[in-house]
Amino acid sequence: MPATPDALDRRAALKARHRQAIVAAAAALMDERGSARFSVDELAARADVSRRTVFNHFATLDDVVIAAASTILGDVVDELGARAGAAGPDADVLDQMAAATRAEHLVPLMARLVRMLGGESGAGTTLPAREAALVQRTFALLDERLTATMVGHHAELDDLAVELLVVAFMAGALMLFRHWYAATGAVDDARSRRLWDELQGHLVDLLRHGQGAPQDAR
Amino acid sequence: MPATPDALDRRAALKARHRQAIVAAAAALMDERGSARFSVDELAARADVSRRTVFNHFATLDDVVIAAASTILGDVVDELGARAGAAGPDADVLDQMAAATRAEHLVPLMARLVRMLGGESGAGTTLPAREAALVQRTFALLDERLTATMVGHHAELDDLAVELLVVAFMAGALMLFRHWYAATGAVDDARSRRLWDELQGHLVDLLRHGQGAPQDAR
DNA sequence: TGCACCGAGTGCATCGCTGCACCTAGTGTC
DNA sequence: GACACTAGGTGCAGCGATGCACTCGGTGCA
Repeated sequence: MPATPDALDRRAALKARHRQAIVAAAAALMDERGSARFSVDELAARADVSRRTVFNHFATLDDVVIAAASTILGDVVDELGARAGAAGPDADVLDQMAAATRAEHLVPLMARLVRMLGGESGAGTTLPAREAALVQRTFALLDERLTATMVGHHAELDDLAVELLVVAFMAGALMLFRHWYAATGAVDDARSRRLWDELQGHLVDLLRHGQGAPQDAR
Repeated sequence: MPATPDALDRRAALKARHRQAIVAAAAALMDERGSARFSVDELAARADVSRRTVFNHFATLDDVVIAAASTILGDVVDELGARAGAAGPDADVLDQMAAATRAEHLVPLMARLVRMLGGESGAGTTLPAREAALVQRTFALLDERLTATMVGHHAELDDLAVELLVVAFMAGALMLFRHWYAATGAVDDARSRRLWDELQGHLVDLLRHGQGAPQDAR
């Protein structure tokens, strides 16, 4: 949610302010509770709006939670994207994305997301259905955001092939997240990092072939 | 303007908050300018509301100025009233009112009112018509407030004669203010204080007769 | 004196928020 | 299994604020 621009009239500014307050209140409650378990009434009271107003801005309470989680982790995602772009537009796109999504960068992010939404994580722990769905949806949103950032880095190339590559990579990353999450419970340790790098290596290899390099001997 | 009670619903609270903000903004501008000369646009900007909203709460800009001046001086007036009531309900009502409105108490108040609304005061200075009218209307409002306070002190007596006495006294004080103001320009000095006490003495004498005491020889 | 400009004040439509009654699904208890 | 309760979510009417076009009176200037 961008800061309110001066150009907004007072009505639009009020609307933006209230939406911002709702998201911030959700983030605060999630931080305090270590989970996404709070009521609409608690959220409205914390945001200092009526409960009806919450639903004027968001379709469901889960939508608020996802917006809050995205806001909290959005900066981290943007940082990843910025780092990936630092090599300049001439760098190999696939190498950039591979570097940006290595375990050392992405595993802490994914672990934090799961902790934020569902409390403690662990290989043996399975989140309740609602929390698991929240994690998936939020990761998908962050993935989309990173995709947009990566595509933006190469916009000057105006190359459809590059955009397709980025979108395909991020879609693959999203699918791998589900797999990795099921296998590790989103705990952040050496084993889970090794698994992520292995999975991500598969993705990179697959897309490398599609980028014009000669097909490796199996 | 009382603080917003918790019992108000959110709409009523918003309304009260905006009205309060408008009055506070006017008071701030009057304090900075040393006069009541600012525009509706300036007031609205300072109060952080739209200019239409100012007119939703007040009929005219002058009404806002009067509300602000009343708020600023209202505490002083309440203090006068409280002091008058400190002698207890058995004290002579007329003596109380006379004590409360002696020059040492009232002349600083009246001088401050004129300064606030019209800038510097002096015997030779005449305020522009608008500012003069503002002073009259604000004094009338404060006079009414002091009247209510004085009547309240003797409410336990439930005596119509007491209430009539208070109302008559305050109406007399209002009329005397006009006279005193015209003669002194609301400057606060020994001469203006002497004149006020003289005028007030006449009022006290007049009402003393009406209180059952034998008529003094002229 | 006529004209242009400015600012107070107004009417009206629209927006965003709010209050409230209601529905529905899930949960717990007997 | 029936019932009561709770919380998420909804529709609708009303309130307060706002945007905007407008009128009118006051002021300054030629």
